[in-house]
Amino acid sequence: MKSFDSKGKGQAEKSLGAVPVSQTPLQRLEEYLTSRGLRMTEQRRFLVERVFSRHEHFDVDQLIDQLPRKGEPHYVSRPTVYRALKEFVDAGLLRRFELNGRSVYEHDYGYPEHDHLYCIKCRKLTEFQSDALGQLRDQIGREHRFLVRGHRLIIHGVCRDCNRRRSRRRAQDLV
Amino acid sequence: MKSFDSKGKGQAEKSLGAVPVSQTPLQRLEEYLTSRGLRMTEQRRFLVERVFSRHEHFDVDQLIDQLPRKGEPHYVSRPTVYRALKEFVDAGLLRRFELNGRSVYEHDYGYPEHDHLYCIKCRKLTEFQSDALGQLRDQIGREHRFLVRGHRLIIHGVCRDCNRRRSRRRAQDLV
DNA sequence: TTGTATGCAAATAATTTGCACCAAA
DNA sequence: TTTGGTGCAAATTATTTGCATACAA
Repeated sequence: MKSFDSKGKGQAEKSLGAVPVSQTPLQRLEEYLTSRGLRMTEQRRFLVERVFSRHEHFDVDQLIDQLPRKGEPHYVSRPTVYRALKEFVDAGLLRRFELNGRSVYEHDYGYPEHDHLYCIKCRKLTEFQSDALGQLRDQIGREHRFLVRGHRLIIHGVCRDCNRRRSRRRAQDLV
Repeated sequence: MKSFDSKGKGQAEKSLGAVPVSQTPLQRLEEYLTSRGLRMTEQRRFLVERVFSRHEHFDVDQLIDQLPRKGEPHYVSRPTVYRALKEFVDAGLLRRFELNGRSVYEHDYGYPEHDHLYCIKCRKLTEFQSDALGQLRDQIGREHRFLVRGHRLIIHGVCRDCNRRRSRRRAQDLV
């Protein structure tokens, strides 16, 4: 259906700098595969490269739209894309989360922990980083004797742009 | 498939007291329906009552499992259940979120805002409440000129019980 | 050579929709 | 009486799986 709706705009309003890492995503994948007796195939290589060529959130359909079609040179079938994404998540390359009932992926490897603002008007996802949040999270974990492995926070509301547009429209209505 | 896996255990480890409200969920639904020219039907009445008879997170399958089967007195069809849940969310009675790719519902009306700890071992959801979190959230919103409407935080990790079980097992392994 | 990976087609799973009939207001 | 609601069956959407073949190690 394609309802994720990236609207073509860059998803990350403010780019959080990439964290320096010793291996490229491809190398990391190779290590992961080797350690499990799995194989580095042309498809997996091609997909990691594509997935990490742009820093953006994406869902399966958005990714496949950017890939070669059936018949073209580097075509990768839909099931293989699903299988690969699952592996990339296992390998620590990607993170997955659900938004409006569909799976969305984002870079994990080489990228700092962060959370999201989700605009209910334009559906844009904006990243933000908050150390205080991490501390609060750990604190909450301790209080509950809960071994924290990670978290996922999405703040939803109306983004700056939509707000501005909205106010302007309201002002106009009064004219 | 039924993979939400409530394991029958009470989902809310610590019950957060209900917030006093002037109307019952049923009354609130009636108001909502009336204001939109919609109708209070036997099915909707029956469903609100059932949904609010226990304070627990649930998914559609879990709910339907508790409802009368086809042929029995108050049978409600699956599509109607889906339609009703959507309305209940619109009416502010329920909140919906996604966990492991399936929709989970919880009481909203008459219940304080809270977040969840999700155990990756036993899949138990535990509620917690943190004022500091709400403040931090609002602060982050202000910094981004983002009009906050709400948020959803899930901290995942290993819960106290699983931790204990795990340590015990490890200790035993050493014997 | 020995499995693992892929593509295809088909199967699942969750949810939605079209439609004829039913029933609140 | 009018228009919204329901159940049924079928359609959609997202994702997964069985299997024969292809290919990395």
